[in-house]
Amino acid sequence: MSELPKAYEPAEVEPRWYKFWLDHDVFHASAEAGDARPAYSIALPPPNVTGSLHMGHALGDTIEDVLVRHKRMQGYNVLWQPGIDHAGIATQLVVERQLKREGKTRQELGRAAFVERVWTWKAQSGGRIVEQMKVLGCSPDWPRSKFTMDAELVRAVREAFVRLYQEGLIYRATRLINWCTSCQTALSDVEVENEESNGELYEFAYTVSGASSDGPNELVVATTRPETMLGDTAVAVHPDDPRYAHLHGKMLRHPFVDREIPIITDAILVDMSFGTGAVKVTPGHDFNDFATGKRHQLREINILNIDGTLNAEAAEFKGLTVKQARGAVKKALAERGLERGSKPHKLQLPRCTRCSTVVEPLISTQWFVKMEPLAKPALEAVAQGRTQILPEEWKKTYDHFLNNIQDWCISRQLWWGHQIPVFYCEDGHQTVSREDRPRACEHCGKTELSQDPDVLDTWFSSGLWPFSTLGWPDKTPELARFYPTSDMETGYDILFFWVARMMMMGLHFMGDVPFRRVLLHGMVVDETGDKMGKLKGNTLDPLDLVHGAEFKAVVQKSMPDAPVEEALAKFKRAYPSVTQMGQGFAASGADSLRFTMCSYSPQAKRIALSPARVEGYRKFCNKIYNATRFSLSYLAETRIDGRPPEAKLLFNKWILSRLVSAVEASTRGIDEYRLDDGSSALYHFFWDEFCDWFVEMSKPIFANGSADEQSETRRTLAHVLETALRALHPYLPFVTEELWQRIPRPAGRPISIALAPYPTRTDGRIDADAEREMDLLMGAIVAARTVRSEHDIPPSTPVLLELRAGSAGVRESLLANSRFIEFLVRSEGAPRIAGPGGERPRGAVASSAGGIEVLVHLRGLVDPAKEKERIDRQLKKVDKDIDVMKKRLANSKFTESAPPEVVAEARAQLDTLSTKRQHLVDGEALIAELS
RNA sequence: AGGCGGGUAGCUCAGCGGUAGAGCGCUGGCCUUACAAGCCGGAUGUCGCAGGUUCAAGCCCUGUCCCGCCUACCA
Repeated sequence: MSELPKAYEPAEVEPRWYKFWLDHDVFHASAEAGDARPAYSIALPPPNVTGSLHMGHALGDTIEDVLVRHKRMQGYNVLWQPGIDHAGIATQLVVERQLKREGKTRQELGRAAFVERVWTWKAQSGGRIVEQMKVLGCSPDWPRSKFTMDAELVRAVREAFVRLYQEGLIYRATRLINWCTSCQTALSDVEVENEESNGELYEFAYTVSGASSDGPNELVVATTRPETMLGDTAVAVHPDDPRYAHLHGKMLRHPFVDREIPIITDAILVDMSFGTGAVKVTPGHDFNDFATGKRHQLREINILNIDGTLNAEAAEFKGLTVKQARGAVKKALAERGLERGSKPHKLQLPRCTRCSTVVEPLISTQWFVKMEPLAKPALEAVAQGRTQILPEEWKKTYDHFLNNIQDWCISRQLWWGHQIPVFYCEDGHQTVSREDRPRACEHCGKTELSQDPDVLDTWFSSGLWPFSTLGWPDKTPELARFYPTSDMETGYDILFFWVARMMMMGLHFMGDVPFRRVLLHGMVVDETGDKMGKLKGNTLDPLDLVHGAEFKAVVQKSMPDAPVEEALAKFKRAYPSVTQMGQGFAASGADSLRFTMCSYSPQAKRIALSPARVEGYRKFCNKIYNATRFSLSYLAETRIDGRPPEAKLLFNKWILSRLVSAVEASTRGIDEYRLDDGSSALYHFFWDEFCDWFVEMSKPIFANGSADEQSETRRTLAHVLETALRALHPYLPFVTEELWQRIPRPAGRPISIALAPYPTRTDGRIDADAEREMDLLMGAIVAARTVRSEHDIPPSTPVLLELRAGSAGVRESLLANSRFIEFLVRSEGAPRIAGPGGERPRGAVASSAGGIEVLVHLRGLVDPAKEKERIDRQLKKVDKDIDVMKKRLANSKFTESAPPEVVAEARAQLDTLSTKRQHLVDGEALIAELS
C-alpha cells in the first residue's frame, strides 16, 4: 500500500472503474421471469441528440444515479432506462446550418435527402452526451438505450396518434396559432416564452365615415403594434362608455386599405380606463382579438407570409418585414395627420424557445390534441396521491396548469420528426393509418393518397417515453415489470412540457400513472444567481470541473466572440470564488462534482453553482483516500465477517453507534429526496467523527495497546471503513470502488461495490451510553485544547493536565481513557483524575465541560494580559446566557407548562453555566498570582 | 394582474416552536510519521420591517417592503 501516492488522482482512477462496470454488466436490469427481486425504475429524461452535457444534466443525472445506485445496492432489480430524443426543431436547425455552410438549403436537397442527411449527422456526431454521462459515472442499462425515432418508437407514436384520432381527441382545425417566422413552423403554447421588454403605446385616429355633425369625427385607438392595423376589422369600445356612445354602430374608414370597419361594443375586450378606451381589433394576429372576432363574426385577415413579411393584404406595405412595416405605418399615419402621440409602455414579447425570434400569432390549419379529457385523470392521479410530486409546492403549479390547459397544437412544419400518419385523397378525406401507406381512402376508396407533410411536436413522442421505451404497444416483460416506473426526476422547467404530458398519456394508454413519484430539481445558475447563458459568458462546462481547465480556455468556450480579457472579467464576476483559484480549475473528478450536486437542497429553485464547493469536495475525496491509506497500513492481515465486531473500548463502541446514525440519515435522505441531508450526514460522519476522533484515537492503541485491544480496533476500523465506503458509494462511485477493492472485505461480497448491500442499522450497533460517555470525554479534551490554543502553547510543549469530576462513574471513564486524553491533548504523562473541589494548583488555568473541571498547568507560560482579556470576553457571554436562563426558570408558566425534559435541560444548562462562570472568576485569581 | 418561492454570519445556503447552523471566506497556533488538498483552536448574526398568538417564535398568524420565478388577453 505504501506504493499508493499521497494524493488522490481521480483522472487516473475514474475511467478505469467505469470500464470495469461496463465489462461486468453491473448496470444490467433483468426482465427474466425467474428474477424475484422487487423492481425499481427511472426513465432518463432523454437528452437531445444535439445535446452536450451542461450543468442541468449534471445535476439531474447525478441525482438519478444516486437514487439508482442506492436501490441497486438495496437489492432491487433496477432499470435506469436511457435514451436520446430526436429533438425536431433543434436538430433540423443544426443540420440546416451545416447545409448553409455548404451553400445549400434543405429545400434544394428535398425532403427525403434532407432526412437522410440528418440520420447521417446523427450517426456521426449525435449523442455525444452519452459519453459525457459515462464520465460522470452514470449507471443506466446502456444496451437498452432507445432513440425516439427508432422503428419501435415510431410504431408507438403512430399507435398513440391513431387511437387518439379515432377517439376524437386529435383533430385538425384552422385557428390562431403561434408561428415562428424563423423556424417557419407552428409552436405550442409552452414553446413560447414571454419576455418583458420596453415598447410604446401608440395612439392614432380612425376617421368616422359619413356625416359627423353630432361630435368629433374620429376615434383614437391605442396599440403596441401599429402595423397590425392593416389587418383590423373592427374597433371596439365599451358598451357603457359615455365618451363613445354616439359612435355605436358607426363605421370607420381604413386609411390604407379599401375597407370600412365597424365600431363594435365589447365589454370583455375593452377596459375603459386603459389607453383611449377604444381598441383596434385584429382577429388574424392577436389572441384576444381572435376571440372578439368570433363573438362578433368579424373577418379574420392574415396580413403575414410565413416568413414574417407582409402579404398582399397589406397593400402598399407588402413585402416589408413586421419591424419595417411598423415604422412605415407610423410614418404614413403621421403624414395623413392621424398620429395622436405615444408613450413608453412595458409589454410581454412572445419569443420562440428554440431561436428567440418574436413569435407571430397567425391563422393556420394545424393538428390539435383535445386536452381537457386527458387532463382530468392526470389531476386526479396526483390529487389521490397515486403520483407524488416532490418538493410538494409544485403540486399547485401542476394543478393550475392542467386546470387551465388549452388544446395542444402538435403539428410542426418540419421535416425531421414523426410524420403525421394521416393521408388525404383528392377529395380531401382523411385516412389515419398505422401503416407506412394505406392502400385506399377509407371514405371513398380512392387510391391516390398523399400523406400530411407535417411532423409531430417532439414532445408528443416524449410523452410516451415511460412506456414506449419498454416496448408498448406490445405486452412485453419489461412493461409488466417496470411500468409504472418508480421515480421521474427532472428539472421543474419541463413540468408542463413533459411531466404533465407523460401523466396524461400514461394514464390514457396504460391505464395507470407513468411514475409513482415526480422529483423536481432547480435550475443551475452562476454564483451570483444569474441564469447561465452564452451572452452572459457565465456558462460552466461540468467536464471542465471534472478534468480541470485553464480559465482562459473556459471563457473562450463560454464567450467565443469576446476578447479573452473581457470574457475573463465577466466570468470572474459571475463566479467570485474562482478569483482565489489561480489560473484554472483543478481536475476535481466526477465524484467531487457529483457530491456538490447532491449537497444542494432540492427545494431551491435556483442552484448557485460554486466552483469553490466542488473544490471542497475534492478535498473530501482526498480525505477518504488518505484515511483508507492510513487504515491499510494496519489492516493487511485483518479479516472481517460483515457483522459489527464486539467492542470493549469506548471509542470502538462509539464509532459503531455513530455509524448507525450516519447510515440511517443517508438512506432517509435518499428515500425522501433530500440528498443534501444524506450526503451531509455521511460527510460529517466520515470527516468529523471517523477521521478526527476515531482514527486519531486508534493511534495510541496501535502504538501501545494490548494484543486484544489492537485486534478489536483493527476489526472495528476495517468494518467501519468497509461500511462507510458502501454508504458513500451512490454519491461517490469512483473513489469508493477504488478503495473498497483494496481493503479487507467480508467473504461473499460481490465483484463490485456497486452490487454490494447498502448498509443498514445492523451494520452498526446503537450504544447510547457509549455516545454519552464519549461526549463527555470529547468535551474535556476540547476544553483542554482550547486552553492550550488560547495561550499559544504549541503541541511540542506538553502541559500538565488535571481533570476533576464529581461522579465516580465519570472519573472511572476518564481514567480508563486517560491514554487517549494524553495523546489528543499532548499532556505530559497521563492526566491526573480527581474528585471535585480542593485547591486550584498555582499557575493552572481552569475550564470546564459537561461538569468536568479541566485544569491545565501552564507553569508560567500564560500571558496574564491575554488571559484577562479572554476571561472578560467569556464572562460577558456567560453572564448574558445565565441571565436568559434564570429569567426563563423564574417564570412559573414555563416551569409548569413546558415539557419536563425541556425544563430539566434548562436547569442543567444553568448549572453548567454557573460552574463555568465560577472557573472564570477563579481564573481572575490566577492572573493575580501570576502578575 | 394572479400564483409560487425567497429575504438567516462577508458569500452561497440549511434550519421551520425550545439558549442561532454548515461550506467557503476571515483569524491565531501547528510540517503532531494518513492527508498542509492537512491538524488543533477562534471570531462573526437586532434570522427584511411592524404587529399578533404562545411560558417560549427565523420557525405559527396578520400586515408591509424588497428580490426572483411562473402563469395571464390590459390593447
